[in-house]
Amino acid sequence: MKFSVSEENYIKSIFHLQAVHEAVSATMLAQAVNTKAASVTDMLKKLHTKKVINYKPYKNFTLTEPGNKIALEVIRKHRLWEYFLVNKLGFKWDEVHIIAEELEHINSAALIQRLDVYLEHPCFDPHGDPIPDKYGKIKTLKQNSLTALPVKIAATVSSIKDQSGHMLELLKHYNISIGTKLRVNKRFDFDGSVEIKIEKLPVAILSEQVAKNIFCIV
Amino acid sequence: MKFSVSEENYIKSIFHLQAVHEAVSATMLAQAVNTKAASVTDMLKKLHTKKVINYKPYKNFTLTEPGNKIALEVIRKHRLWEYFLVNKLGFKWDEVHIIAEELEHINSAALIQRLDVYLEHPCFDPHGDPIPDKYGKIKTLKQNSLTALPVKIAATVSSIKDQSGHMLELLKHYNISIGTKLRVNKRFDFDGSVEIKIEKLPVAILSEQVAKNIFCIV
DNA sequence: ATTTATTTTTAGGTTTGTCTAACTTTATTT
DNA sequence: AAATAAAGTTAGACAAACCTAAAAATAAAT
Repeated sequence: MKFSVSEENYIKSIFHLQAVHEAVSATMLAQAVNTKAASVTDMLKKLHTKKVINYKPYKNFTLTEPGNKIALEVIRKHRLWEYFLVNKLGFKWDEVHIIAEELEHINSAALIQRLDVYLEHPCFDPHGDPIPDKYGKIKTLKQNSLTALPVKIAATVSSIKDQSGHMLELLKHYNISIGTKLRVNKRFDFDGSVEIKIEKLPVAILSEQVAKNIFCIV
Repeated sequence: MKFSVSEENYIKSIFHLQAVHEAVSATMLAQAVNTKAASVTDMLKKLHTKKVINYKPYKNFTLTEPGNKIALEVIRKHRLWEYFLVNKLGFKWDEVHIIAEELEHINSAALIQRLDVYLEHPCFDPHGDPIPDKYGKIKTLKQNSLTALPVKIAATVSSIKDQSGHMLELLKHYNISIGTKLRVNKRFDFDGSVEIKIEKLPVAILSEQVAKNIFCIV
C-alpha cells in the first residue's frame, strides 16, 4: 500500500507523540503536523480505513502494527539522510532537519538500501537519535545524563536534549558535540554541577542545568 | 517565486522539447508529462500568469528567460543527483533516472551547493549529458557519433542517444559504456558499419544503426 | 474555397488535503 | 447533577491537478 507525503507525515507524528503520550489526541497531532483539528479528523478517518491507526471517534488513538512499521521506515529514511548530510556533505547537525523532512519522502527501497551501505549502517543520527535498521529494529542504548553518569569512566556524548540556540552556543564554547569523548571527574552535590575532562582540553565545570541535558553512553 | 513539483516538471519538459522543436505544442507536452491535453492547457495558463512561458491560446509556446532559468536549475539538480547515485552509491546508469525524478524537486539551495562540492563539480552526468553550473551555464562539447568521428584517433564515449533496453544489452556485450576509450579503425562505406578498437579487447564491428547512437569526444 | 481532420480550449466533475463555522461529545466545575 | 468548558466531528468550501466530453480554432486535403 502506498502513502502520500501527508499521510506519512501524520503517521510519523503519531509515532513520535506516542513515544511520550501513550495515546494521541487530535489537538496534539494538529499542532504536530501544523494544521487544524478538523483536518486531522479527516485524515484520521482515512488512516483508519487504511488500517494504520486504532481509532474510535472522540477517543485518543494509536498506530497499529502496520502503522508502526511505516513510521519506522520514514524515520529510518529521515535519520539516514541526516547522517548523510552531516557526515558526507558537511552540514552542521542543526541545519539538516528541514532538508531531511523532504528527503524522507523519496520513494525508493534501493536508494535507502544503498545509502545505508554507503554510510556503513550507522545506528545513530547526528542528534544521537537511533536509526531503525531495515527491519525497523532500533538499537536502544541506555544513555545517562552527565548528572547520572558514573564518575571517572570514559563516556561518549550521544545526544543533547535541549537543542535551543543558547544550548548549542554553550556546547560549542565547551567543544562538546555528539561523539565527544569525555569523563566526569567530580560531581558537586552542593549545586549539582559537574567537572568534566575532555582529552587535550582543560577541565571544565558545567552547571546542573546544562549537565542534565547532555546524554552519554559508556 | 515558488513552483510546485508539477509546475517544475512541466517547465523542465518544455525545456527539453524546445531543444528539439523550437516551439512546443500542447500535445507534445501532454505526452511528455504523461497527462491529457486539457490538463496541459490548465497548466499553461498558470505558467503564463507566472510569466515563465510565452503563450497565446492555440499557439505553440516557449519558455521565457525566467522560465529557462528554472528549467536549468531543475535539470542541474536532476543530473547532480544522477551523478551521485552512480558514482557514490554504485547504481548503474540506467537505474537512476526515476529516482532522480524525485530528488530533483528537493528544495534547498544549500543542499545542491554542498552536493556539487562533494561531487567535485562534475560537468557531465552518467548519461553524458551536461550538468548546468550554478549560474545555469552548460559546458557543451562537440560530440561526434561513431559515424562521424575521425578515424584512428583516440576518443571517449560521452553519451548514448538511444537508451532502450536492446541498445543497452548490445553495449554491454561490446563492453561499451560512458567513459570507454576507443578508436575507429575503419569505416565501411558499403553499409556504413565501423570497425572499432577498445584497449585489451579484440576489434569489433558495429552496424551504422548502432554507430550513429554512440557519441564520443576526442 | 469548402470540407475534413487535428489540435486546443472550455465546461463541468473528481480527488486530496486543507479551511471555517457550527454542532456534538466528553471532561471539568461548581 | 447541572452548567460550563474543552476537545472532536460534521458540513460546506476552496485550491491544485487531474479527468472526460463537447466546442472552437487551426491545419490539411480535396
